[in-house]
Amino acid sequence: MSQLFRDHLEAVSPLTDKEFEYILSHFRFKKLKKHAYLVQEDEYVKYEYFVLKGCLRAFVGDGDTGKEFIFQFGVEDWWITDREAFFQGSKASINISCLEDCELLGITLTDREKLGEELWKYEHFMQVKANLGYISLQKRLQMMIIGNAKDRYEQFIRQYPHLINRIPKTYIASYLGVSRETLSRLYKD
Amino acid sequence: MSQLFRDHLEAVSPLTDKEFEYILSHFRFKKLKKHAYLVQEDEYVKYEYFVLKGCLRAFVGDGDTGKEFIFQFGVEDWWITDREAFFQGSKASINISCLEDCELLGITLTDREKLGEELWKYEHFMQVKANLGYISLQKRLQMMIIGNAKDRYEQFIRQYPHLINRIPKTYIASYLGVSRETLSRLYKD
DNA sequence: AAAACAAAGTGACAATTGTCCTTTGGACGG
DNA sequence: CCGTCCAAAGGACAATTGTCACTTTGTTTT
Repeated sequence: MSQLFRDHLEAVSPLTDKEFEYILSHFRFKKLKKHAYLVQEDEYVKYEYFVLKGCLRAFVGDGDTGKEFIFQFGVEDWWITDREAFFQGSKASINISCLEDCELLGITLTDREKLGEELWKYEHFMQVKANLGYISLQKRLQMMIIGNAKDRYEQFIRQYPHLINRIPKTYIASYLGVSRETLSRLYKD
Repeated sequence: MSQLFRDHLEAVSPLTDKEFEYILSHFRFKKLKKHAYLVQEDEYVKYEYFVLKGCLRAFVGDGDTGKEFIFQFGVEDWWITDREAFFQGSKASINISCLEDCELLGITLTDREKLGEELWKYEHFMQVKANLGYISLQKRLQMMIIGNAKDRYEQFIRQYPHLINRIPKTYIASYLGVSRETLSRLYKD
């Protein structure tokens, strides 16, 4: 079950069995049902999570207009949390909820830092992952600004073909920053 | 002159004189005149740069429409490069050019990795910086999607008051993802 | 199987922003 | 000191997308 996690870590640097067991011992397993919240606005964020199974959405709700914007989906093999709140020990400004039943591995900031100090490979892993994350966010930003609604949707299909029929269109629209109606009109032809 | 750089590194972890000298010895000093290119599309990106002095813009030009979008400005105390090309050893997909005469410190990927292996503090520094970068990109993305042109401009003023009169409005418009004309209309009242 | 609910498609209209074009004013070089 | 260049402002109109209201389809519950 944690093989997925091990493969994920080893994509950056190979680990001995002992190292992997040691890393894993700092994580806590968590199960959540569909519609449950993993992170709620205004509450502290104690963990950063690796998704073993299921699908989640991280979103902000704009209080004034009632609009919602989805930052990120999390499916198997992805990390998810409110990074800002997690690192700064502040209250969450976003929500994360489950679109399906989920299984996660969570680590606290203290353990994360401890692991990084004890095991160079883990510090390195976090460095590499953060940089890859930055690169993909930058690509997304570029698409949001340069592309129109159609370009964005087409790119989404290309990038995440397996999510199209797994995630309700309403949420995909929100992720792409367009209204549900506009998205709906894009693929009628 | 390199005090700025030392302070920047020490904001994450304090360094001994020896450590700092060692880190600095891996960087190459570079001077560029206004309008010069630091990175050009389709060329390899050998360095990641820390800005000691001056101001740069990182942008993509959309070949078809002739539109330009500015990802990032770089001023004193900021890092700048085409991250994707730098890490993957691939050709740049963006351009970086100088809006003013500039002074930079550059490091190659090989030296960056070497430093990270030899000095845990440097690996840690990179990890922390990458995560902070991710957080600020995410905030920018949120603003781009939820906010209208006016919100975005007002947030820019709040966040970078010192850049408003340093950078031509055309470029600020491009950074905010609006046309120069629209931006122009926002602050007539 | 029927009722209740959530998701998706559609039409009409409004609002925001982009595009094109002209004008003004300041900076810089010969 | 004049001419050239470029940044910026603004008007007119078009295009894209959002909003609201309603219909249709599909899914879950009892």
